[in-house]
Amino acid sequence: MRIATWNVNSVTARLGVVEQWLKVAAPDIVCLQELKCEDAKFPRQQIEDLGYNVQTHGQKTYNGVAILSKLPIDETLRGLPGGEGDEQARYIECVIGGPKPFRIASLYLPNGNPLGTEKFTYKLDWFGRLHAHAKELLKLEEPVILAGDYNVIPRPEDCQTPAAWANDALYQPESRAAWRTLLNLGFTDAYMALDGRPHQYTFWDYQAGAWPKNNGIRIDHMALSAQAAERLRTVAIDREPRGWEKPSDHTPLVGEFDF
DNA sequence: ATGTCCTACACCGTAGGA
Repeated sequence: MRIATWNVNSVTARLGVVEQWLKVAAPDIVCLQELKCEDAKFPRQQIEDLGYNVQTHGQKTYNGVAILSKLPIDETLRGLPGGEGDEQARYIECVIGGPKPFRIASLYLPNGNPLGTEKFTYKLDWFGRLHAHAKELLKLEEPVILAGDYNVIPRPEDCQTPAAWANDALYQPESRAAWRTLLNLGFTDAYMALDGRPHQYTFWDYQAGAWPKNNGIRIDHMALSAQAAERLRTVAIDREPRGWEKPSDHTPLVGEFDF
């Protein structure tokens, strides 16, 4: 089973690119982030026509996450628990049915810039809520995949020029520690488990020729419970759609699982 | 670290987020 995560930077602006990629890459499950549209405006019919069940958690203009699945979706949770009054649509979790059921979340962690503002504390608070929820999920002793745009550069070698990121929320010690805390709870970084090479990126800024210069960062991740990690067979960053016309600034991360 | 892109709202430009 091929499982992908992809921040599409507006699903309506990106529809053609998304449809094309679904056709050529043929993933079974896709976690999308940054839909930038309300649920009623999600291009549901077009995605269903490609053979996917669709669950969305959207909002106008900002954020928005979805899970597409060729297998039946048995349960859906919208919103990360513990955020009373938090209106930002950044988390959706589904139980995927079939002979070997598993649980998967599509998450869009806050960017956190600029430093020294409530945006950065919101990022760390959101991470704290994710830790608490992830702990609960581990108690189920199920295969769990937490996939998405974490907005964290884990290592210096996950970017081209660490010094350029020194004052960025994506590379702060607190952000990187929060990512490690998630892993230390008992999750495996899928990319690090099977690859781990330096300078393999999932995001390149639209500006300043970042893509042609390969000035990217690795910020899209899959965190796997032990029961999911033991079924992971391959992991790959698919750079292809980043080079297409009107691309997202992110490219998909794809894991092959024995589900 | 800025050679951009996307959305909304309102008026065919600008602000705000990334």
